[in-house]
Order: sequence, then C-alpha cells, then structure tokens
Amino acid sequence: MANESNLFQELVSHCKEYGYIFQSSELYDGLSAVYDYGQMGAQLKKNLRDEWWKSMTQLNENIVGIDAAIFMHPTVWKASGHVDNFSDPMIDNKDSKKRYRVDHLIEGFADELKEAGKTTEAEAIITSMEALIGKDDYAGLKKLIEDNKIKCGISKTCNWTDVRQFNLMFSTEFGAVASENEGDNIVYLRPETAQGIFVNFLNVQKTGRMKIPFGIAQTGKAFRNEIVARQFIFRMREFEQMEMQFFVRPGTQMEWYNYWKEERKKWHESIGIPAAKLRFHDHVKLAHYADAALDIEFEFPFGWKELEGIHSRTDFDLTQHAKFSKKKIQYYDNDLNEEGKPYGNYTPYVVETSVGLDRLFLTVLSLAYANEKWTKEDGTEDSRVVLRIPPKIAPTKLAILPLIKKDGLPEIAKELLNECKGSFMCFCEEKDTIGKRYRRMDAIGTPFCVTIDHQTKEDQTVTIRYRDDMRQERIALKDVKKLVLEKIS
RNA sequence: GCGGAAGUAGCUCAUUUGGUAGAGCGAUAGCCUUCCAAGCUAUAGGUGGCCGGUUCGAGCCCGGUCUUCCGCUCCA
Repeated sequence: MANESNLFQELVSHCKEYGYIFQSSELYDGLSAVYDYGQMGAQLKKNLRDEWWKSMTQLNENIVGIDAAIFMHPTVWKASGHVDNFSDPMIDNKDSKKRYRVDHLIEGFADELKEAGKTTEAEAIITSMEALIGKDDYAGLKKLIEDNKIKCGISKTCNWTDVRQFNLMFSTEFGAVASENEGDNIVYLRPETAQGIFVNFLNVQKTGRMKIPFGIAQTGKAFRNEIVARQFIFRMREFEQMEMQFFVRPGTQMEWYNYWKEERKKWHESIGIPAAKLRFHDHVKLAHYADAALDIEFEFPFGWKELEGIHSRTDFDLTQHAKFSKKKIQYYDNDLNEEGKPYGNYTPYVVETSVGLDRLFLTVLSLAYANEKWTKEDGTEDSRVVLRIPPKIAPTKLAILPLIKKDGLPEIAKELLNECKGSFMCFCEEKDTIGKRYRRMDAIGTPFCVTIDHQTKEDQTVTIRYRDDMRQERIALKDVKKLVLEKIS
C-alpha cells in the first residue's frame, strides 16, 4: 500500500511536470480542490469525451446529445430536491469538534425523551424544530438546542457553535444590477448535468421525433461545494460529467438498468481498463429519487472508488418538473400492449448512466503510469517513465524524429508531418540524441515514433519504434500514416 | 471542519548554533552526429509560499494566513 501510495504521488508529480494537470491558480498559491488541465491533459480529456460521445450518440440510433446551459431557472433545483433535500443546517460542538446535522441531533434527543416516557415533550420538540427549519430560523434552532440542554454525545457538553447552513450548491447573482431584495437574483451553478436533460425532455422528444425507449446524452461541467478535497482530481469542486438519461416505459426500468449496467462496464473495458480492476457496488441506502442504484468502481491506487453511477431514477424528476412548472410532461406510446391496445400516455421512467470524466482521466493515467528499471546488456542500469495510454486515446499519436538535424532529414520529417497532421496529432522534434527523444515521448505517452535517417533518403523507409515494448521495425515512409491510423482506430 | 506533518530553482534536495542561497537533473542556445536517458560549452530560472513580529541582521526564532500530504469527519 505504501508502495502504491508513492506511485500515486509520483503520478501526481508527473502530471504536473509533463503538462497534464496543474493546480488551479497555482501562481496565487492555488485554489483548493480545483485543477487545470494542461496542454497534454486537455487533449487526453477531449479524446475520452469524444470516445464516450461517439459510443453514445453515434453507435446508438436512439440516443441523441444535447448541450444545456450551466445556469438554469432556480426552480429547477427546488423541483429536483437539491435546495431542500441536500442543504441541511449543521452545528458543531466546540469541545468535541464533532459536527451534527441539526435535525439528527434534535431527533436523537427526542427519541431519548420517548424512551424515558416523555412522549408529549418529544413531540413538542419535533414540532418546534420542523417549524423553525421551515422558516430557516437558525438562531431559533440553536436556542431550541440550548433550552433543552441537548448535549454532544462525545463531549457531553452543550458548548455549540451557531447553526450554519452548508452550501452544497454554488450560487451566483444573475443580472448585472443587484436586486433590492437579496436572494431575488440568485441562480445556482448546476450540481449535476442531469436536470438540463430532464427540462429538455419534451423539446428533444418532439423535435427529434424520439420514440421510447430513447436516451439523451450530455457532457459538461458541474459544481459542488463539498466540505473537503482529497485525492487529486478524484474529488473536485468543479468537475465534468458525462451523463445519459434513458427514458423507458414504466415497468421496464429494471431490464434497462441491467442492460446499461453491463453495457457501461463493457465500454470501460473497451478503452483499456482491465475487467479485474472494475466491479459493481450496489447502493444499500438509496437517494430520494432512485429505486435502484449502483456504482461501477475502479481500483484506484488509493482503493476501490466510484467511477460511474447507474441509477434507476423512476419518474421522480419528470413528475417533479411537471408539478413545479405546471406543464404536462408525458409521452404518448403508440406501441400495442398485450391486449392489443396502445400503451397510451405516461410519464417515462429514467435510467441514468453518469460517469465522471475527470475520474475516468485519473483511471486511465493511473493504469498507464509505470516507472521501469532494467539492466542493459553491458550491465549498466537503465530506466524510463512511461505512460502506456491506449493509442486511440493518447493525446499525441506520432512523433516524427530526424536522426540528425541536417543532410535534409528535417525536411523529410516536415513532409511527413504535413501528410499526417490533418489526420491525427503529431509531434516533431530534432533536438537532442534519439534516445533522449524516445524517453520524452514515453513520458508523455506518445505510442509511436518514426525516425528519419540517411537510409530513408535511399530507400524511402523509416524506423518505427513502439512505446510499449520499445520494439523497432523498418517500414516504408509512405505506409506510416496508414499504419498509425490502423493502430488508433 | 478537526488533529498531525510539510512548503528553498521546473524536479529532487543541500545551506553545522540566526550573518543578504548552492548542487544534480531538467530547460534554452550552440558544438558533436550517434536508433533507446545521464559527451562538450555557454545561458537563463529563487524579494526562501505569503503577511507581520523579535533582532543590528531571519530561509532558520515567534504569530497569523494560504496551499499540499496523512488520519478523522463529510460526500446528492
């Protein structure tokens, strides 16, 4: 474990050193739990996003993609439950430093009263609490706790901080001019991309003439004001989701849930993640909107963690939006049921697949990173750091290296670059010894290097060198582009 | 958020008890022309995380702050 932990630290350093990931605003000492993608990282991230987008929207005739705005009407988050269900007032005990949800603390005290036979008093406290929470009266809640001398279970004291609201969503002012009534102009940065899909359900279904079952896919940024940040880009305040909401006929959701569960695991394997490093983890405690949920977990260097979530969200979201918008959100199903009659109008059920792009990025890099050491034929030690990123998602596909920088070799390299650069990302370099250049390409994960030498001028062949096993072979110059295209498809 | 540790060049680290910072690697330019790092020459890079205090004088002592790491807590 210590070894793996060191390896993870090495990977984090490597990401910075080779332009994959930088801490946000590092110039100003950084911003906690926010990271920037550098020149290599941005390309790798885009390649992963493109693979996902293609697998969803191009390879499935019944899935289309949208790009909803990050800003949404504030009522969206009331309907989704994010405002009320996920923003509980908290209080800390100053002696034990233990943090409690205020409702849990008071309910726990009420339970004790009941056990002591003081049922009436218990009920009175619960009633007052609910009234205070409903009014967002935090001072009142603190007074309620103090008046009842509710103690911390650990320190047994009643030395509490003020009741505080923990903001789980980021909010911002909408409109250039501040409103006279504070709060009027508040909009939230979306904490999940899913709601942008739900509120566009009718738009997409009608304009795209979509028939159930069908899916709407979307990639985009989401924002969560979580309490702490850990594990590099695994947990960030600003992150990117790749979500697909699949709308199905009620009663068939478990069938689709199981379908997507398997389908998504297969997809991860298709981009090079070994099956042995993936597993399913069923949720025991379900969120308010789900009737089934599981995580696809990956064995990160710091343990098994969620990479993707598959949730059966029932008709919760569409029903909520229908209620809050006072619009009818339903689908008329012309397919015939067992009795030979159309299924008719209903609110579709939803199966969600939601993968964290940043987590996927970390997955790919943690699998790819290796610090290798070996003994050469002459007995000396040699080593290299290599990123074995699968060729189809590697940021740079091909490095073109003239063996020396004269005798017309750079010119041949330039011609090859011009031939290839329209088809995939290339990198050309004529500085330093060839070995040094190979190592640099290993470090950034470039899967193929071709070297132009004097023989190239005579017989139009080049050396191609493979990153993964450092094997070299001689191929025709004119076949380079074709060969790389084959390997990255 | 709490507790512990840390922060010196892009990276890894020095600077013996307080006396205005060095090396290796890397980078850049040039030489050499060599198919798997570590040949030669030169150059650039640090108001020692930041702010304040003690002191004639602080990278070093003290306080605060920011960030990171480890553990706890939290995680729709």
